[in-house]
Amino acid sequence: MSTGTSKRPGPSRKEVTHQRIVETAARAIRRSGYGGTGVAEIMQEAGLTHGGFYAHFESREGMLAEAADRAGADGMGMLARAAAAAPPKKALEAMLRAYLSKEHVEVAETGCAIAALGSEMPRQAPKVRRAATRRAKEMIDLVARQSPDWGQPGAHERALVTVATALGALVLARAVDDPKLSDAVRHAALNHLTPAG
Amino acid sequence: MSTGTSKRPGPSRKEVTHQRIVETAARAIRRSGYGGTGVAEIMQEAGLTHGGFYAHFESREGMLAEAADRAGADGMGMLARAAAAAPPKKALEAMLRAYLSKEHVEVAETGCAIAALGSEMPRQAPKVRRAATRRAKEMIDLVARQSPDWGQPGAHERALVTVATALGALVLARAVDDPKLSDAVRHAALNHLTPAG
DNA sequence: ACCTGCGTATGATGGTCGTCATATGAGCAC
DNA sequence: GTGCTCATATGACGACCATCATACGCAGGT
Repeated sequence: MSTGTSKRPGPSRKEVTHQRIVETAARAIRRSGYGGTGVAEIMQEAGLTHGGFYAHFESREGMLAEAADRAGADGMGMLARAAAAAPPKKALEAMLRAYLSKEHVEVAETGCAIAALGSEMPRQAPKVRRAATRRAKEMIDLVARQSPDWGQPGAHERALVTVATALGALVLARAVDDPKLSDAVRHAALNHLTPAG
Repeated sequence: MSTGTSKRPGPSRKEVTHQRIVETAARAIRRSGYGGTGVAEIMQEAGLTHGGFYAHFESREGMLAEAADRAGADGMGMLARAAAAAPPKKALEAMLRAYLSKEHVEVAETGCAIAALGSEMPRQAPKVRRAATRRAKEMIDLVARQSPDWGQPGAHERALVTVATALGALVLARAVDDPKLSDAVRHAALNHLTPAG
């Protein structure tokens, strides 16, 4: 019963484990950074031992690339969910409120990959940067599509600015060691980016 | 003749070396990140060997805190210099043009510490975060003072948004592996933040 | 010229990390 | 049930790192 019985091969055991490792790694890199995430730590967190790692990935870098892609998809999913749960007119505002929520500032593990890893990106392997760039473009397009002036000239530019402002506010709010300043940054960006709500 | 002769004790040899190490480290962390910067690498880059390190710092973390403070001061200095070189009316614009210049995107080593280290900040030791937070506040205040609406209500909030937007644009422009997108982010933020230059 | 202190170099230690060779053990075909 | 296959575990190797004990050598005073 468990896996498909008759025809469909279904995901092999190895593929299931592989995805579990990638998912674990996608959270680990957002928590500890690329450089701060070790092979053994990920494997243990996925309920395995470090030895079998190279049966799943050609190298640590290869795993980081898959993890970065997965982390980017996670962040996108969070925004898309927030947008889908709001009336179309309020989709952009809902995304921004989710992105700049106190919760997102406090727990990076399941949030935006660019905010959690942005300043480490320039040093990463080409594979890693390529995956992250693709996800960043998806995120910008998502914001552009939900903007009220979609299709009008300059709309894409405005989406870039919106993303930059939200990203910068999140990075700054997380970086700073002063809860008052952190909240001030969050609220200032939110008030600026949402019309009057 | 070389060092002060008569009264003034002048900086001792150790203090000179100490400052050289800190300056080297301030550039190293912006190039390689907190985690990617080793004790031996810094000492060698400063023309020394790794052994004498603990005659200057109580620990690697202590050095990182001093380096973070110095890196923050560097970024501030760059903005202050840009502002001072422009007529008062154009000071804010000059700072933003320097901050969002192609050069600043390409070489992080001597630029803004929060952009270079932002996503690694939440994991750093309290000393390090405290130094970075203090410098961040200085930077925000610098922007606020050069804004045209200084003193009016909401000016500080607007400065927060300006800083967040510039910071986010810089982080995003650096993170992305596509020069076209990098330039687009830079220019979009610049056009948005400068009235009509 | 010799002695004295302090700043720096040499070298070692314990720990962690990425990587890989090989052993173990579970699931399936017959 | 017996044997085969593949996923995972065990264990080891070399490299690198932070930290520290100790040896060296260059300054200035006499």
